[in-house]
Amino acid sequence: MNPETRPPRWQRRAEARPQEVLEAALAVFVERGYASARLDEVARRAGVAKATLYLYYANKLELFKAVVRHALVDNLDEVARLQAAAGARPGREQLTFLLHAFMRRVAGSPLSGIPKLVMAEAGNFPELARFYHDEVIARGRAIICGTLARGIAAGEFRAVDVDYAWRVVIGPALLAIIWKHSFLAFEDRGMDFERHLAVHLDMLFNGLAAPDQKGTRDEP
Amino acid sequence: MNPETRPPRWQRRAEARPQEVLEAALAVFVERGYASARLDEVARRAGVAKATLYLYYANKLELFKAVVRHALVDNLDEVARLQAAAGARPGREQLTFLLHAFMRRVAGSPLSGIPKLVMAEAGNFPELARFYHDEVIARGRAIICGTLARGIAAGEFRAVDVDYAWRVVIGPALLAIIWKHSFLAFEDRGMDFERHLAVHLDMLFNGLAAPDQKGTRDEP
DNA sequence: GCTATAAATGACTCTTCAGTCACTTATAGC
DNA sequence: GCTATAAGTGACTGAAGAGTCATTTATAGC
Repeated sequence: MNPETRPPRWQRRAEARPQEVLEAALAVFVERGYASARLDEVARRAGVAKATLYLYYANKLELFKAVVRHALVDNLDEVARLQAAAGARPGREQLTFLLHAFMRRVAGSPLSGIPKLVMAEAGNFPELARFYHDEVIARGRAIICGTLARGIAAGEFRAVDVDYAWRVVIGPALLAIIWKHSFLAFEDRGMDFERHLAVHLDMLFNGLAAPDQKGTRDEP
Repeated sequence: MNPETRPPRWQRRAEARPQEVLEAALAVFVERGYASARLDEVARRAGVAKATLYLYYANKLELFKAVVRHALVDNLDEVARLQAAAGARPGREQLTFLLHAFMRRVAGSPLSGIPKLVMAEAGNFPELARFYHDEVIARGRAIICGTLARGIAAGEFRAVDVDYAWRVVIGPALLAIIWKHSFLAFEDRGMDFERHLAVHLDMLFNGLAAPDQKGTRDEP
C-alpha cells in the first residue's frame, strides 16, 4: 500500500466541530428525549468519536443545555426581528405576518423540535423549562397580546379576553409542529404547512359560523 | 414490645395492587418520560417494594405499555360514548358538547398526561404512537370531521377544508392540556380551563374580526 | 522536512438502575 | 391454632452507557 495515497484517518476542524455536534445532538435529543439519547449516537451522526464530544462540552447535561440555549438564541433573534418588523400595521395583517414567519422559520427547520423537547423534559429540567417559558413563550405571548389589544382598541377585532386568546391564536400552529415530530409518519397523506396555516388564519379571523346564521339568508 | 399491637409490615392486596401501580406509573412516566422514570420511584408512590412491581408486570416496557393501553381503553370508551351522545344536534351545539366533554373528562384527570407522554416517546416507541394515532386520534378526528362536514352541508358552517380544520378545532384544547403538564408551574396566574374553553369556542365560531369590518355598520 | 502540540481516538472504568432470587410474612382454609 | 401458599420484600447481579485517559495523528510554524 502506498502510504501517501491513504487519506488521513480524520481531520482537525476545531472551528466546525461544536456546531456540527450541536446539530447532531439536537436531532437525537428531539427524536429520543434526553435520557434515551445515546452520546455514541450523537457522535456517530456528527462524524466523530464519543470522546471528541468531551473536547467541546463538559458532559451530557452541558451539551443538552448548549443545544437548547443555541436554539433559544436563534429564536430570540427572530422574535426581536419580528417585533420590529410587525410595526403598526393593521392587526389582521400583523397576525398573518407573525404566524407566517413562525411557520416558515420554525416549521421547516430542525428548530421545530425544540418546543416538543422542552415540553417533554420540563419535568426533568424545570430550570430549563422556566428559562424557555420566560424568554421565548413570554415574549411571543407579549407580541400576540399586544397585537390583539391594539386590534381590539381600533375596533378591528372583537373584544376577546387576550389572556386566553393568545393561546387560541398560537395553538394550532404550535400543535402542527409538535405533530410533525410525533405523528406525521403515520398520516396517510402528509401535512401541507402552507395549507394548514391558510385554513387556520381563515378560521381565526372569520370563524366557523356561516354569516347567515341569524335566522335569515341574505344570499341564495 | 407487644407483638400483637405491632401493625403488619404490609398487607396482601392482590386485587388493588395492579391498579395502584398503574396510577403511580402513569404519574411518574408523565413527569419524567419513559427512560428517566425510575421503577423505585413508581414503587415508592404505589406504596410497595420494587420487586412487587414484577409480580404484576413482566418488565418496565410491559408496565409502560399497560399504562398507555389502560389509558387508551378509558379514552376509547369515552370517545364511543361521545360519538353516541353527539347524535344529530346542530353542529355548533355538538362541537361545544364535544370540546366540553374533552376538557372536563381529560383536562382534570391524570389521563391528561397521556398525549404529552405519547408525543414525547413517539420516537422511541413508534408502534405505540401508531396505535394511539390509529385508535384515539383517528377516531377523534373522524368525529370532528363528521360534525364539521354535516354543519357545512346544512349551511350552518362556512365551507372550510375539514382535513385541516379539525386540527384547528382541537389544537387549542390539546395545547392547553399539554401546557398544564409542562409550563403551568411557571405561569403567574394559573389557567382556568373553563374560561379557556369559553374563549376558544367563541373565537372558533365567531372569529376574531369585528362584524363591522366590511366598511359598513349594520347595527349600532 | 522536522517538531511541537492541539485534535482526535479506542479501549478502559465506574455508576446507575432494571431485573432476580432466596427469604419473610400475611392470611385463607382446615 | 396450624399450615400451606400466595403476596411481598431487601439485598444482590449484570448490562448499558456516561465519562476518562493514555496513545495516536494531523497540521501549523519553523
